[in-house]
Amino acid sequence: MASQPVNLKQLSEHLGLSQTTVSRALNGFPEVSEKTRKRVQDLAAQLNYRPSPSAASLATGKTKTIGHVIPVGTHRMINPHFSDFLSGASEAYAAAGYELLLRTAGPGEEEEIYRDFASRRRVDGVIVHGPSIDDPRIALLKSINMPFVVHGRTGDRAESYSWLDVNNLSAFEKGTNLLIKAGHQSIGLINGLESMNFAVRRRAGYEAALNSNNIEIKSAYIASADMTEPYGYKATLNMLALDEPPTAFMYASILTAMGGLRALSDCGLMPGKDIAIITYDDMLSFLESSMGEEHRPFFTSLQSSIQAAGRRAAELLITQINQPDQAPIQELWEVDLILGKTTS
Amino acid sequence: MASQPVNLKQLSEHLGLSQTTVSRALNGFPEVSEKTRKRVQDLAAQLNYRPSPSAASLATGKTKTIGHVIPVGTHRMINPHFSDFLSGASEAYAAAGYELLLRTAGPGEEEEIYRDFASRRRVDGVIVHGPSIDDPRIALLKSINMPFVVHGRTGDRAESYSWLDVNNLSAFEKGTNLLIKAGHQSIGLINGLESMNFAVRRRAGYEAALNSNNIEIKSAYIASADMTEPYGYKATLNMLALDEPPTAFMYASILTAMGGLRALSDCGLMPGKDIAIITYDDMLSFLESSMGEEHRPFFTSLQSSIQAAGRRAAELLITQINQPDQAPIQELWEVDLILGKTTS
DNA sequence: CGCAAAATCCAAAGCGCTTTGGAAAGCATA
DNA sequence: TATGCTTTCCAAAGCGCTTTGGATTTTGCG
Repeated sequence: MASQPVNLKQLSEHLGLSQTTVSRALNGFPEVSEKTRKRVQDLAAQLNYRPSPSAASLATGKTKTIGHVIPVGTHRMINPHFSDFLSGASEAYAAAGYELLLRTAGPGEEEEIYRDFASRRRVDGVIVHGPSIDDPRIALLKSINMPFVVHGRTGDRAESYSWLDVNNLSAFEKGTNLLIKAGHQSIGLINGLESMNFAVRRRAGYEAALNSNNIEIKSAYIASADMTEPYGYKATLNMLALDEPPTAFMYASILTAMGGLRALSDCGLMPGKDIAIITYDDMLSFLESSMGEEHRPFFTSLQSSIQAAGRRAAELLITQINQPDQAPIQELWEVDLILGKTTS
Repeated sequence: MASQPVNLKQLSEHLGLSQTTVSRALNGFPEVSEKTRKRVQDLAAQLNYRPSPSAASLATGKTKTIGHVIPVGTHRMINPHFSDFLSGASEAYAAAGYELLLRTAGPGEEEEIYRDFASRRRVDGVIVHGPSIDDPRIALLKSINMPFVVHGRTGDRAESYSWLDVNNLSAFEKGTNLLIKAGHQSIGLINGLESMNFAVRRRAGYEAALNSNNIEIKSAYIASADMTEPYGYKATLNMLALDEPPTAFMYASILTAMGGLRALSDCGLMPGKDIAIITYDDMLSFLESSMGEEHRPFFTSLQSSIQAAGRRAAELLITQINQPDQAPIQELWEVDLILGKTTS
C-alpha cells in the first residue's frame, strides 16, 4: 500500500494528462472538469501521491510553515505555559495545512533568528511570544515584512499590528476587589516578571482596585519574577515573615500558586481558612481543571485557556498571511473569575 | 544593512564567478582556491546571502529538518516533560544547522503523520517519544526507511535501532532499597502509565527490591496513570486511606510527587518525618533543582536531566542521518540518587 | 449548419539551488 | 618548448512543483 513516493510527472503520465492539468485538478482550480478532477484525485489517493513541500515552496514562495521562537533565558527553560499554547496552535495549523517550526532563543538571540527566517524565506509568518513593555521585535518584524501575530501586546501603538490578549488589567482588578470585599486589606501580589507587558497590566489592575478602595499600596506586598514554583514558595515565605503579613495573596500563575501552597503548609496555615488565595489560571492541561475535585475547584482563580489562545492566534496569523492587505486584527479576551476553596 | 535577500545568481554575478564556484566555495568543497573562497564568503556576508532551504532541499533531497511527533492524548495536553526535552534537542539542532518541526498527535494519529513525513520527504528523521511496551512505530519507521532515534526503548529487539534511555529499573531498585534499609516495609508506588515501557521497567525495579528483601508485593500499593499533579494527589490520598497505609512513597515524576505533597498536607502528615518520599526527577527546568533550597534539595530523588537527554538524542539522530550505514547506537544512562529532606 | 464563446487541456518557462562532466589555466618536469 | 598533471573554474542539466500564454475541443445560438 505505502509504495514508493510518486511525483507529479509520474502521476500525470499514469493519467495521460499534462502536469498542468493534474496540478490544477488537485489544487481546486476551476478550469478543469469535475470528471477529470475526480479521476485525478482518485488515482492520486491510490498511488499515495503527495506534493513535495520543497518544490511547491520553491515555485510559490510560500512555505506553509509558521515559526515559533520561544524565549528560554539562560537556563534554556521552556515555560510550560508555552507547551499548552503550542499544542493549541499546532491543532490549528494541522487543520489548515500548515506546519510548526520551533526554535528556542537565548537572551538576545531572537532578532537574529527572525532575520534568518526572513532572508531564507523559511517561514510564512511567526508568532511573537511574551512581549515586553515596549518590544523591539514588533518594529523589526514590520521592517522585514514578516507577517506576525503577538500573543499579548506591547505598550503603545497596539492598533498597528495583530494581537490576541487577555484582559489582564480587568482580571486582576476583579480578583483584588473580591478579596477586598471579603474584608482583606493586606493583599500580597506574587506577580510575573514586570518587564513583561502582561505583568505590568496585572499589577495595574491590582493597584486600581486598591486605589479605588483607599488602600495603601505597599511595595513589600509585591513580588515579581519568572513564574516558577520555587519563586512562588520563596516570595510567599518572605511576605509571611513580614511584621504585618498579608492575609490574602494573588498569584500570577498556578505554578507560583503551588509554590505558595507549599509555603503555607510550611507555616501551618490553611488556604481558604487562614489565608485567602486567588490565582491566575492558564488552564494548563497537565494540571487539569485547576487541580479541581469533583464539583468545586480547589483554587479560586481567574481562568482563561492558554491552549485556546494558541489555537486562535494561529488562526489569526493564517488569515493574515492569506489576506495581507487586510487591517490588523486585535482580540481581547475577558477572564472568568471562578470561585474555589481558597477563598472563604 | 539587512537589504533585500540576494540569491546565488546575483551573488555570483557580483563576484564575476559562476554559480558552481560560488556554491562550492560556500559549501567547503576543496576544488576552489582559498583566495576566492575568502572573497566569496566576504561578499556573501556583506550582502547577507543565505541559501534558500526549499531550493537546497529540492536539489539535495535533504531537508535539514527533524520531526518531533508528540502524543497529546484526547485532551491535547503536552506533558511538560516534553518541553524540556524539546529545549535540549532544539539546542543541538541549532548547533548543527538543523531545524525542528513539531506536530502533535492525538490517539492513533501518529502512524499517518509519519507516513506523511516520509512520502512528502518533509523531514530527514524523527525522534520517537514515549515508546510503549511493544511500540508499532518502530516497525513502521523501519519499513518506510525513515531515520529515527527513540527516547526510551521498547521491550525486545532493542538492539536493532538507536535509542537513548535511562536505567529505569536500576533507578527504582536503588530508590526502593534505600527506603527498605530505612526500615520501611509498606511502600507505595505511584507509577506512570504502565502501557509505557519506562513505567514497566520502573515497576520491575521496585518489585525486584521488594522481592530480594522478602517483602510481599501488594497491588493496593501500586498505582498507574499519566503523570499529572492531580493524579499524584488522588492516588496518594487513596493509599493513605487504606487500613494499613504505606509509610513511604515512590513517585515516577516530580509532578505527581507534588500532588502527593498536597495530599500529605491535607492529612496533616509531614514529609520526611511521618512519611518518606522518593521521586523520580527529570530536572524540569521550571521547577529548578528539585525545588531545592540552598544546600539541601527538598526531595530525595532519582534524577536525570531530560533536557540533556533531548540534546543527546538529537545528536545521535544527526550522526545517524549523516552515516546511514553505521550500526544503531544505544545509550543507557544511569540515574543519580540525591538525598533530600523527604527521607529522614 | 456555422461561428464565436466558453470549457478543457497542454508545452514550456521558471523558482534557486547542487552536481556532473568538461574546459581552460597554471605548474613542474623533461 | 612541449608534455602531462593539477588547480581552478564553468555551462548546463536536473530536483518537483506552479503558472503563463496558447492551442484545442466543446458548447450555445441564430
